Amino acid sequence: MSDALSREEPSSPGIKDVAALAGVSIASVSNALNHRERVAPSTLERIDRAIGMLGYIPNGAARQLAAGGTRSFGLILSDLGNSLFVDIARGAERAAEERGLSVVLANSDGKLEREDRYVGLFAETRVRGVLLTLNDASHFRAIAGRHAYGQPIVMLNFHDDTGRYCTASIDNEAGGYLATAHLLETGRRRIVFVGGPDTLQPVADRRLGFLRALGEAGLAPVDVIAPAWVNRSDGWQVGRRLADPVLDGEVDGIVAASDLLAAGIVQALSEIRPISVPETVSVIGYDNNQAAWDAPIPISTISQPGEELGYLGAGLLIDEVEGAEHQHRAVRLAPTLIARRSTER
Amino acid sequence: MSDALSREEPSSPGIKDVAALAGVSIASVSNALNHRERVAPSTLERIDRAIGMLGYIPNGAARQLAAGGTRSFGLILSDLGNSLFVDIARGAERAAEERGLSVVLANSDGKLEREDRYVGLFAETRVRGVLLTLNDASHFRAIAGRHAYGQPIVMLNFHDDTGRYCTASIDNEAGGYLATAHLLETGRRRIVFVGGPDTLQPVADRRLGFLRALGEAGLAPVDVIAPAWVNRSDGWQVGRRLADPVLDGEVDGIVAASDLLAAGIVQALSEIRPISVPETVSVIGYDNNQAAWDAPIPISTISQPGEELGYLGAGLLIDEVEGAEHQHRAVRLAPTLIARRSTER
DNA sequence: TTGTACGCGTTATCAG
DNA sequence: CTGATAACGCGTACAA
Repeated sequence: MSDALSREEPSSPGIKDVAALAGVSIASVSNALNHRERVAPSTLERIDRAIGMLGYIPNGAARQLAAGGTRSFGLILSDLGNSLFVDIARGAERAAEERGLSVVLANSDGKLEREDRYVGLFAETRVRGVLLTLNDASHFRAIAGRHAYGQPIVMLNFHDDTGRYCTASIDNEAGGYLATAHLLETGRRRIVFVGGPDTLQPVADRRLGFLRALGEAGLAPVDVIAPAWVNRSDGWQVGRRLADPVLDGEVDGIVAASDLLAAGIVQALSEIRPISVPETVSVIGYDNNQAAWDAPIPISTISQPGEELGYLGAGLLIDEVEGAEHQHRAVRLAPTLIARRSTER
Repeated sequence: MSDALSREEPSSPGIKDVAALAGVSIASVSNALNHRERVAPSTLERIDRAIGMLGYIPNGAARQLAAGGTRSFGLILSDLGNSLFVDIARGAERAAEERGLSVVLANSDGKLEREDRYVGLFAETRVRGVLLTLNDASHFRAIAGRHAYGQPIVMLNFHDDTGRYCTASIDNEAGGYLATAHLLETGRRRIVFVGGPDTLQPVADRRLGFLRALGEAGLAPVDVIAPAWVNRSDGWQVGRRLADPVLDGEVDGIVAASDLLAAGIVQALSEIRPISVPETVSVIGYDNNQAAWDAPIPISTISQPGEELGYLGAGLLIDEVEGAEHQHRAVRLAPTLIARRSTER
């Protein structure tokens, strides 16, 4: 075989291949791609045909390098299994689409190492900015310390008003207050709080709201329990532990920091002893997960405006990227109460 | 201020800025970045310091352009709310990490337009390949028709053995069979199938398995119901409709194509009439979602090895990208039965 | 070990 | 409307 004929094109065709096949200059091909109006219809047609024949796909890297920027931003989620984050993604995507941007997702699984890694990866990608969902104060400090200024980041689901970053979060203190106030309104007085490790900022804040509501009512918490985590199994263990106090009348209301926790508690309570929710004890969760409405006894909960959070966070980020004079803001969204069976009286 | 001193660097610093500050050539900086062993320790230190001072971040696009390739692949998920897909992502990420690759995620929401768009986006990004989760046969045809060869794609959660693509899926026919056989083993004989639109390949396959199991037992299905979709509310409506036949003894077993469907059915059945599951009727779902184990009456179900699917699919993709001689394969994974309360006897 | 120069695939500018 | 050409920021032979 002759050299010219045998030389296959193993790598994808480039713009010059298209230009050659169409018998035009590469500039015209580029124009046909990005400014169709600048090129004559007949030429356009030849170019389009050539593109089709070759299966030409523009090289994004080269394009980005020449154009000098991306039209997308990154979103790092901490828990794909939690519907809150899925809602956040939905909201962010909506905000992006409205401005002709795209969102690139990454899953940190709540691990600092991965949060870090993806922030770096996105920085190299030169995305316009990154949206980082965070729920651990120590992670925030680590990221903030390591993070070079210049790359806009807005923290989601985390509140910080020291002005170093924009943050958008849902007011967990208010949520904790809301939940507790609901129990108080339905006549409960001997209330305990159940919620995971304090390094989880959302949980710590919910507890604060819990304490404030009790304080305003002139009451003291019966107990504050901090299980290892906020899952169903943790709730189940706490439920076992609470069975006696409930039967003895020492506890008549439980504020849980998550629906899974609440579901576990309710399950344990009704399995182990003939304790009936809500007759003998009210239980309220947090998140408005499927776990809450799907439970045998539908569980009252606090609903978080996740999609709005994502939408708003993306807006903040875009403002930071585009606005010349940008002031970091810490936005807080208000959660709402959803009363269900588990707190009826 | 002198010109040299006053000139701020509004855009991010480049490799040459680092070189200048460190007093070395750009080649050394590049080496310090990519081949640390090729550069003298003392120089290395100066360079590292300069990088730190400037907050230098390599430009991924330029890097990729020069190096001629990415070290990542794309994964397009069709439903972030479904734990199966989250598991798939986890598996794919594990496979990627083992090979030093990263995974970029995108969310198609099951919409053809978005599946299409992200396939294109990933192609421009020059990812090594893309993993596409699909559950609609018509989407498969559309994508396959439009898709230019060259860009490796493996379809996940979809089976096609025409050899055009690698596909990795979970054997839904076997799952349907498994579920039905379980009901038969527990003595049920008058069984109906409930499952969404037939364009959903997984659902259609589960029904096939259902029919095969019945056929082998010499039985005919009492009914095959196809609600509009596979959600809880669809199940609830079907449940209302099935209440009479169940009470009349015409139906003693229900195979549902999803856990949500099953949960809705059970809920409707127990709300409307004093029908007890599993005493009067057995119900089995599919997916092993939270909806199944979290239900008032824990629902038996078919569990799908999602993480394994993602891991395996990524392996297939990598094999296709790297292997010189690659044969497209259609791999099928086996689901397993999880018996719970709703089918006890 | 370090510096120089070229190439990667596109876009944008500016003459024709 | 079209064509040549200079960036874009970095990797890497190759020479020093």
